[in-house]
Amino acid sequence: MKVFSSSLPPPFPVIMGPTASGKSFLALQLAEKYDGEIISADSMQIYKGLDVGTAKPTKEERAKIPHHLLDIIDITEKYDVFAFRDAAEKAVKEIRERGKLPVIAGGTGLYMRAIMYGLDELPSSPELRKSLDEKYDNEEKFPELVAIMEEKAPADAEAFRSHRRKLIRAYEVLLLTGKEMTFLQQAWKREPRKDAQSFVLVWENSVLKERIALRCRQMLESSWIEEAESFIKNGLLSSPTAWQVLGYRQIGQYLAGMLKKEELFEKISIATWQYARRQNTWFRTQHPEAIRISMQNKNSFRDAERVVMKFSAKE
RNA sequence: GGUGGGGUUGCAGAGUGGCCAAAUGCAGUAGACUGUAAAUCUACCGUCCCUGACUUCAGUGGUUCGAAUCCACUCCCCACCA
Repeated sequence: MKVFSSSLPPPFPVIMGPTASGKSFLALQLAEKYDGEIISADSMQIYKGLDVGTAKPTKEERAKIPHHLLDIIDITEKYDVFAFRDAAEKAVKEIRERGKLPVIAGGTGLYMRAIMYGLDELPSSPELRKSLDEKYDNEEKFPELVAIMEEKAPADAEAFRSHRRKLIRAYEVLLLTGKEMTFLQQAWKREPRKDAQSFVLVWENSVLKERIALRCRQMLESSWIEEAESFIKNGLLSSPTAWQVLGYRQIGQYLAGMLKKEELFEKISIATWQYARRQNTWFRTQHPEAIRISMQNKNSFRDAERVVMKFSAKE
């Protein structure tokens, strides 16, 4: 059966879902069966060496199926959505040129939206931004920026007054374009791309919570603590962007004797759960284009695979 | 058995006569999100017929116009002494 017009390439699947929802597993199954390659859309798995803590696909899995955008930068480097978008689009193009099926899987909402809806080009100036960060990215001076913005860009000031980073970026954009961020945002695109179909893996809260707890336990019992110790020694917690990874900070507290092992487990499970909920909110509200696949247990993966293939690439 | 300190809304923990449905933190729930996003931020968070009403601060009974706050007894917890 032919579902798609021959002039268009079949849509490739984009799998999203909260942590521990089984995205990677599903992506792997799909890639194996349909001659695909996987593109990871994960803001932390891009870092070299953060393996256990980010539940990165194993060496074996990666040997079986090519994975892209894993281990591409060092924790000392900065990364952002635009860099991701460019890298991901390039990977999609190359995989297609090889005649293979791109399968995107990941949990970083913003990155997912960048793929499905694109990003709107806004000017940026690393030098300007750097100086603005140095000046205003602290408790004491930030109020001055708020005052400036209230004067020059009241709508932005209102929208971002409690988001330091966002207000600084808004100021950067204001200086570069003379326009308010909130004004520019009105013109941003809202249509999802046509050459991909996105899916969200949806688990019932209680079940997902259990999966998360189980996985946190396993991660802590394997070599996560050692991994964290060595990365913390190498400055992970004061790195430009990688410091934001979940869990490593808590392990640092444990290593410093501030937490008992069980408390560490509790803290990490809770933080991971909170993260999963934010992800679910994102996918629910930011991705109306996505097909929601309800998951009950391990058997659901078979059904999920069927759903994905029905709506995306043809067999 | 004796002495002292306690029992507060899921947890921790303020509050010692009215401004208390009760600070604050945590957890929980909903939401926001375009160059740091596994981050950051917002709202709600006793019950209800929800711009007001009702039931709460171990229990019972008092004092008082009025109590989580004062008194008495009861039950429980902790510390120390025996």
